[in-house]
Amino acid sequence: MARKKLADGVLDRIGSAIASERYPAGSAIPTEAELMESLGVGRSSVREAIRVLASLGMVETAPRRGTIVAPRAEWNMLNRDVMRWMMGSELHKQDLLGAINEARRIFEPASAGLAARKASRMQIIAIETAYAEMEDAATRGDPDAAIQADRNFHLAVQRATSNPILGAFDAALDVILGLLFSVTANHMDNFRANLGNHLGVLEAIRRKDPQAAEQAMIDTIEFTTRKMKESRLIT
Amino acid sequence: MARKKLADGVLDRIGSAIASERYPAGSAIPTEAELMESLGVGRSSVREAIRVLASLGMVETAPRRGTIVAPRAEWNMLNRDVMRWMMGSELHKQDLLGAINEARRIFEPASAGLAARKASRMQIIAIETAYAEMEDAATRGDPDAAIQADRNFHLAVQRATSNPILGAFDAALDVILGLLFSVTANHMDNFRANLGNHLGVLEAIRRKDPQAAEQAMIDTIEFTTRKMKESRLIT
DNA sequence: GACCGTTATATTATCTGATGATTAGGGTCC
DNA sequence: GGACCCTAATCATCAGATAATATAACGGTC
Repeated sequence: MARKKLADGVLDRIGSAIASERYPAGSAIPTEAELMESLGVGRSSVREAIRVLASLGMVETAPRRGTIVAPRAEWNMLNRDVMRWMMGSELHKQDLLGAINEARRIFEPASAGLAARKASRMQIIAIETAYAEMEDAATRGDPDAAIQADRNFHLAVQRATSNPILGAFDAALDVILGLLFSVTANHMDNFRANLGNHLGVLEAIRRKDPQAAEQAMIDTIEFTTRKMKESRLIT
Repeated sequence: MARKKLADGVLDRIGSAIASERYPAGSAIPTEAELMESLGVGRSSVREAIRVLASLGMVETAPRRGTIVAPRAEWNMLNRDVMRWMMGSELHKQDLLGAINEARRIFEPASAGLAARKASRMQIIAIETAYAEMEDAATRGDPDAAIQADRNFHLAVQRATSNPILGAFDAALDVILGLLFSVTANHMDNFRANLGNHLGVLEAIRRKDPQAAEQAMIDTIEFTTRKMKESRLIT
């Protein structure tokens, strides 16, 4: 499970150190030479990792000045790694989770509405398949399969909009679903209780009823949000 | 104006080549050695560029197999560079512009509503300032200042939600505003004609009226969309 | 002739050393 | 005291060598 490439490991170490504010915005992270030393890797690995951090908006580099941590507002927050680092840090975890929920509450109902209007035959089948997987996971009581199927369901709805911009929320979806199931105590019960809402989304899309699809998705997401509040994941 | 770092230039060349489907999804781009040769740079520059492309989801690398172009669905479409490359290629420009408009139509009215509910005194001032800049640019007839001020206005509204996730659309905003003004013929007229809608957003936020803010933002964006359709930027 | 393990090979991954470019900071001269 | 120059720290880039890995070619067994 450890990443194959060395530079990815370095990226992870530095990225999470920055996200946890061990190096606060405006300050410089250690020099290439120091990182090589402390991480026990060659210069190329360090440089490639820092280069990626720069492309994620987390640092800026310049000769003599060093590698400076950029203000949080410039970070590419929708990137999977960035999000994971922030979630791991506990520092702004609640805030970020709240923000994700707020954003989902905006985007996903609208996506469901669009899907009801525009989904192709194939795209509807993909949603049906994902829903069937959810039911299956619920029957078998398999939490991992449940997470995966839930994710696939929301992804399939989003794909049915044929809008690549809306696809940018994949990473956020993963985070939410992963956290909901990993922390909520009686997760399978919650999962089963939310099946009906998901089915509502599917059926509304199937009969091309945007309003109903939108409402069903609102119910789906608000259920999740409520459960997260109950388990104090968010306020 | 040219980028300072060599690797950024390399990144640009390869990135736009991929976006224009000179290397279609699933195929391999030239090897490191070939790219060094054809671009006249050292291996480290090529490797850093490819490393960034990988972090943007545009390619996957493996020894012996080479560097393979990933399917479009995995690209980080909200990244400024990725979006610029796609816009430059003309291949899917219309589709992407349409998708951006659709996405804006979803999230910006919602942002305006949230802003009306949550904006702080400072955040409202930022919106007011941006609006004043817009009026100023309209009076002076300065297109560049108009683009900048328009962008600042939408950015200020988005910031007033205090939701970092919604901030991920900065890049998309830039693209839309840049294109609208660079291509529309009588741009300053359009800009002036849309001032009233912007003012409506500002006033609704100032008096903390989410519904009105949402509606005013809908009007603002639909005006823009209409103008883009008239100039055949989108269908 | 089909299947399976072995070997060859192309390509990326990583390390190391050397040189260039940029800029912060201090020192000098008027 | 201010303009200018010099030095040094740090990233940027190149070059060469070796390791790791995955595909492809090969050959043997049944």
